[in-house]
Amino acid sequence: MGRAPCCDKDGLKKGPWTPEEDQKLIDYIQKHGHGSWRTLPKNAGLQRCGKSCRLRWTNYLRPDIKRGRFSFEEEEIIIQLHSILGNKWSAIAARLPGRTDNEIKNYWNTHIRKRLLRMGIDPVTHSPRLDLLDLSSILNSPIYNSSQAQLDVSKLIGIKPLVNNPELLRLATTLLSSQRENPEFLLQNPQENQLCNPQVQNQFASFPPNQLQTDPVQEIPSCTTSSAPSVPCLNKTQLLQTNAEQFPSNYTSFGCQESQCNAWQDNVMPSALSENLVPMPNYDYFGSDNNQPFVDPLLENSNFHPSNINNQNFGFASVLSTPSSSTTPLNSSSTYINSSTEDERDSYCSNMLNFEIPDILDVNEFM
DNA sequence: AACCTCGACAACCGCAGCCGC
DNA sequence: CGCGGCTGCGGTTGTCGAGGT
Repeated sequence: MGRAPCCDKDGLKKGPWTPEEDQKLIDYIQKHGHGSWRTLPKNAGLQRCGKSCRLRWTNYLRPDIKRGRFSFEEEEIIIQLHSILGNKWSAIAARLPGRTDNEIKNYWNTHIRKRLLRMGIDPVTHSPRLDLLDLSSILNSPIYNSSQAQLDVSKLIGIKPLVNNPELLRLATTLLSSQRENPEFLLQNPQENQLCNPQVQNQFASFPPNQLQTDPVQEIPSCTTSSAPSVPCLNKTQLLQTNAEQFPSNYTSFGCQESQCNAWQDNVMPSALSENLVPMPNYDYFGSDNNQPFVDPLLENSNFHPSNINNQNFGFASVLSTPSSSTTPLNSSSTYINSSTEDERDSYCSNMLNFEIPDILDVNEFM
């Protein structure tokens, strides 16, 4: 298959485009359409190869391109689609009107990928990086050995497909950090140390091994905040109240019922542990002027929709331990609202990974 | 002020696949 | 069916500006 000669011809300019070149390209395409990219530069009077013109147009000059920072909604969609599609940037871009594959790819590599890595999540597989965890610590932990433990951690081993389950990472990270920070933590109230997240339990129980080597779509457990409406835990007011009571501000729960949360909070939650935990704000930033809700027609009627995030209680916390999280005081709860710092996105991302694939999103079309 | 480092993003490179001849 | 042209796509590199020393 012969390769098309491109910019290697003498006299063809490379590098950044000048405003004059941009204008020439725009004028020509507006008048004639791009037609054959190969002949376009000559007809438009540009000393560029067709390929360069095409890239410049599709990635930068196209009038429908949306520029500027990615919104939370867009970021969420990117992460979710990437977990399904992998590096199919063009397919992902097709779900994000106004964004180009190049832009998404760049954003992924410079922002999201790093953030996921920081969170201990493999950006390729979207799985918790268990290699970063000291599994022996988990296996030797009291909660693992306890007869009270309802979590069969041994299933962690060899459960690759559970990988898409951020709860696993949360659990493992929490176990590890809590054990390190406060070895007595899990021993203090063994009767109350049961993991109260039915999702976690159900996931461990409901994934027979033969289901764990299936296609990517099936690998994604139906573990979703939207499917767990009964996990109110704490709202902002409660969090503030908690702070007022000198309770750990950065605390979380395992998605338990409120009464359980409180019991856990009252009896189990160690202050040391809280220092490494990320508070999950109840994000209502979609009311922000800067974040017009994006509605993908394909997703509009599905659970897989950014607006559903409003209905998802993000008090259902992520307990991902991040180095930067410990310095964020929760006292100023408004800090989280309509804000978009990297740290907050760290927390947010952990929930983004917690999703279900709507039926209406026919991922097979990308496969 | 000069230099260095790093992040963000635009642009390029090269491969793969489609399509017409 | 094979070949060559063309386009799309994903990975990589280059450039530039901001911030730090």
